[in-house]
Amino acid sequence: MHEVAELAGVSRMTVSRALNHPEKVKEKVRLRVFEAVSQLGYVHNHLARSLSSNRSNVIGLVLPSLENSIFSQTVKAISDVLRPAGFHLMLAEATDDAKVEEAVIAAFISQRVAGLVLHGTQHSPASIRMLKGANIPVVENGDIPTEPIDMVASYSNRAASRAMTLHLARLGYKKIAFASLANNPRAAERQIGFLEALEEAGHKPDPRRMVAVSRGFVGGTEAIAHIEQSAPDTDAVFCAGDVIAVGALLECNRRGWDVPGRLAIASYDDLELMRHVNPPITALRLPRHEIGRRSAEMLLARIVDRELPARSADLGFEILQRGST
Amino acid sequence: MHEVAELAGVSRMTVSRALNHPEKVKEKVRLRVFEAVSQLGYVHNHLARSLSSNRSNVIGLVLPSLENSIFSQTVKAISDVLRPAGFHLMLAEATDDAKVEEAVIAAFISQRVAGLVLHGTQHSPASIRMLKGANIPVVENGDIPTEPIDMVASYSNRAASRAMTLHLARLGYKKIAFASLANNPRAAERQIGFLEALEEAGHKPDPRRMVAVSRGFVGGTEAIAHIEQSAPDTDAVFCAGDVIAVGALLECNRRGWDVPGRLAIASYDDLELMRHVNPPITALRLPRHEIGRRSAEMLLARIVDRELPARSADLGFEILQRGST
DNA sequence: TTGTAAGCGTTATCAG
DNA sequence: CTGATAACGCTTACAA
Repeated sequence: MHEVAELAGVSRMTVSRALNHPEKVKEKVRLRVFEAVSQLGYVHNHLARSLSSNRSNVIGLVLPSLENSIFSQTVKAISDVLRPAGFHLMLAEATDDAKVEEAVIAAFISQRVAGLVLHGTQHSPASIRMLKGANIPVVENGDIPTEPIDMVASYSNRAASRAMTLHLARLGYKKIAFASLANNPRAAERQIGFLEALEEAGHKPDPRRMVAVSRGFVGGTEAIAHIEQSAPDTDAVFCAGDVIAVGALLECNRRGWDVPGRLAIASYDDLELMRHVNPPITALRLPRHEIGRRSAEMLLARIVDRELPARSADLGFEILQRGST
Repeated sequence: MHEVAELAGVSRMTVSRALNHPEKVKEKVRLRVFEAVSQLGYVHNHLARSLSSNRSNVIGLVLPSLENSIFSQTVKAISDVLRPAGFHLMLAEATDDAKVEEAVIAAFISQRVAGLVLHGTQHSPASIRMLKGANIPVVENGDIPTEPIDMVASYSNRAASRAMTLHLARLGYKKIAFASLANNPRAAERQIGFLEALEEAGHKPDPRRMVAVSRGFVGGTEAIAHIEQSAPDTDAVFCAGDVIAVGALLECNRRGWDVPGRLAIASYDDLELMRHVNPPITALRLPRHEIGRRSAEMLLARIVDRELPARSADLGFEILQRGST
């Protein structure tokens, strides 16, 4: 910056101003500065800027998993809101483990991120203490927590799961099974919603119809195998996560089970795939994109505009009834 | 840090040393410092550290698209190598547009990233100038460029495409079509490989059998429609990207076309899905995970160990012959 | 509108 | 092994 200032014949302060608040510098001077900048190939040091001004332009995002394509929509939406505002994204994986999340949050606070998006909604006391102590805006994403740390942009896993189960009940299915991923706080909420709906519909819950399966298509294969073995009279299965529903459908095709005649299948997320298999799979349209957009907007409102936006946004969901039920 | 130093009864310098090089501080003092740190809930400021030491612990990653699940494997692998080394990941999208990439690179250099991973291999002269000027290690990823900026960890799109096409020719297919995504430098390389292979196999290229399609499953539908209209005697189609092959297979199923009897289908990437549809789809196993791992390792070797690692790694690929061909 | 001085929180360097 | 001092490159606050 020193050299730029010399070449432009101004002080470093004027260079700084020309870069950050161009309107506060006379046009002639501004142009001279820009000229010098490009001539020297000068690159502004945002590190020094952040340190000095105590404002950073980096947002941290903590995801449960980097491999799950479900999150790519959210990441994309966050990035799309952040970029035009001049903000950048740091990404980390917490694997739904509170200890890992703690380390990641500490690292992000060390980097002085301007705000944080957490997909997880279960945090260790130490994480919460750090977050509150850091005094930065935080948005939680993966579910609607009972005690938000700060802001929330999500839908309710429980409500979504309950709604889909009731939908199946209303369609006349009497023996509904539930397949979900193990060791996942969101899956646990979905199970609660499922059980609530069963009760509401007057169905008796049956542990034989509850199964935890692996991630990926194979999870669907496992679900069907379990149903055949433990509860062959099941007439519908709600696959509450990932691509399990597709795996289940493909397995039914393989076995020659008619869908939905022999077994109806409903999915949680509405991945593009759900519309393309045969029959297309009934699914929940979740606001994955909207969650990202709103999260980023909420953070920017606090950081840039110093507003106090609504602390919580329940972005809802929608049931897409298709041929599989 | 000041307060920590006071509470521990040492200078700030000693606190700094206890944090960064614990072995250089007497155990007794070190423990006192750590005690003070946790008592005060002190969080080290990495910004100031980076500024002062002129070393950052952030790596920038530039992807062509954040929505494409293909990249999640690479991101995951990079993150897994970086985390234990104490490095963090910044993510940005360049949409295969050199101008956007330029802005993203400038932003990352502004943030003083310690190294950069670029999935794209076509860069504007300005980008290249910035990158060389910044004097940081760079790994290119998406293809094997003819003029690497610095290091490369990839496979060759052209070679992979050529190999798969030759594979189809060897299987006896005579009228092979090629479906790919438009406006994508990697797709262009794949097309070259395809044409090379045709020539090598003694087939005459036929423009009626070349089609650019949309992203997603619908691309496959488009490919089949194009084949039926323009070149119905086609006996195999190589779907060179995304999930096009699955879309094509589903469309064939819908039309009652036998696969591979009426039309053989080969895919580029081997997504999990390829193994689960019926028939399973012949595909290229690309080293998506390995690319991420090697990229991160190459960067760390340069940044942390100050080694000069091999400048280029061709990570190869593999043909997975399955029922669809 | 521009410049001066002080300081952001850390580490490199050198002395003790 | 520890401490004093001067940076790192920028911005805030104030003065001109």
